[in-house]
Amino acid sequence: MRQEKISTRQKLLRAAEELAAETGAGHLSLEAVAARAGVSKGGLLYHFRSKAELLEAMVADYMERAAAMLGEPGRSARPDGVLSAYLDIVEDECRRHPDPPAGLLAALAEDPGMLDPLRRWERDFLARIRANASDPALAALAFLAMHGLRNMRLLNIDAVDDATRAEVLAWLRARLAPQG
Amino acid sequence: MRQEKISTRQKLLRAAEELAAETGAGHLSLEAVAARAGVSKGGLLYHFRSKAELLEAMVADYMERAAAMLGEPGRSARPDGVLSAYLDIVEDECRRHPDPPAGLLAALAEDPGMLDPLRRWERDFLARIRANASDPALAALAFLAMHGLRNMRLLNIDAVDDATRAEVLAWLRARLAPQG
DNA sequence: GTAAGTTTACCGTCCGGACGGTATTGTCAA
DNA sequence: TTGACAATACCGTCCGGACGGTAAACTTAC
Repeated sequence: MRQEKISTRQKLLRAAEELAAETGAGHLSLEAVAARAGVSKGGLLYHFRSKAELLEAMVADYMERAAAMLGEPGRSARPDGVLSAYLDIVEDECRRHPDPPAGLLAALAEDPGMLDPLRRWERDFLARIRANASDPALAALAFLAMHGLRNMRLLNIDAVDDATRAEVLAWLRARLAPQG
Repeated sequence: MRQEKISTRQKLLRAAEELAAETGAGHLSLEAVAARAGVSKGGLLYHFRSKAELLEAMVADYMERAAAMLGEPGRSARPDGVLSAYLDIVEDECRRHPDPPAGLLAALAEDPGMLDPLRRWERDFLARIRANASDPALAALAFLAMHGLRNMRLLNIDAVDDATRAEVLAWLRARLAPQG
């Protein structure tokens, strides 16, 4: 039944993500992922025909979640709207998921080329932000700072605490077009 | 002879760095590193008693190079001096080494805990920057943006081109204390 | 001659993936 | 409606290669 199928796939993706975070991105094994998801290795390989396919799915999953968060608002039309939405999303992400997006790391460890879709996406996204920005230089700066925050998560560095993060975000928001 | 010993060690570290970039951080094998450095695997294991030790050395090497670049200037005393030096360093790094610091990735893939020294260092460094800054919020923002640039290198994302990077750096420098 | 540096040979383990099976569900002609 | 025949979802085993690490012998340099 279609419902079940999706659920198993999702369980595998989640299990892989968790294991990557726990055992180190480079030690992700199919057996371990299958075991944690409560499936046999054969079962895993039914859903993902190879390890590469699993990792690609993890990257795609990550991008879909990001795109979904960005999709909703009608804000994007207003000046600085895209950037402002991005600030909200990253803030939310930092608060709700303090643990690193280990799927990206696992994919990167396996094959750097696997992040190509993400690279293209980031490139286009910065273009969108700048096209819609009141101050392009400030927009690029903010984009980079958000990547800095995400880098903190990726490498699990805790240099920037909650208060400092809030300070930075407030500083940026104060300089965007009003109601952007 | 002492000279030789250091040189072999260095060759191994360089070989490891290159291979990590080429074959993917998760596929770094001792045999391959040894071969590229022109040594046998046993030879490698004489200098680094285990793979973990090699990777730790790569992280340490990375940090030493970074610290060395930051060490020189008497600038650090002036307001915004530390931050200003940091901007110069990251700019220089982006220009001279466009390829990712794959050693960090390899260490991260093997064991996330291996980056702990780096984490401590970043934490202290941000504190130093802010203690010496004319505007702490701006300082944190700049710190994050620099990490954003380094993140672009780490993940090999080319979203921010040379011109945009220069624009951002100019924007920041214009807002620091004069002659910082 | 001895210690640092390096080699060669080897071991054990882990892991990706192939493969052959099973059970449940769906489809459809007679 | 029912029996034949798939298709879907999953299981368990096995193999071969890759890889980390050990051990012992060899080679300089002093």
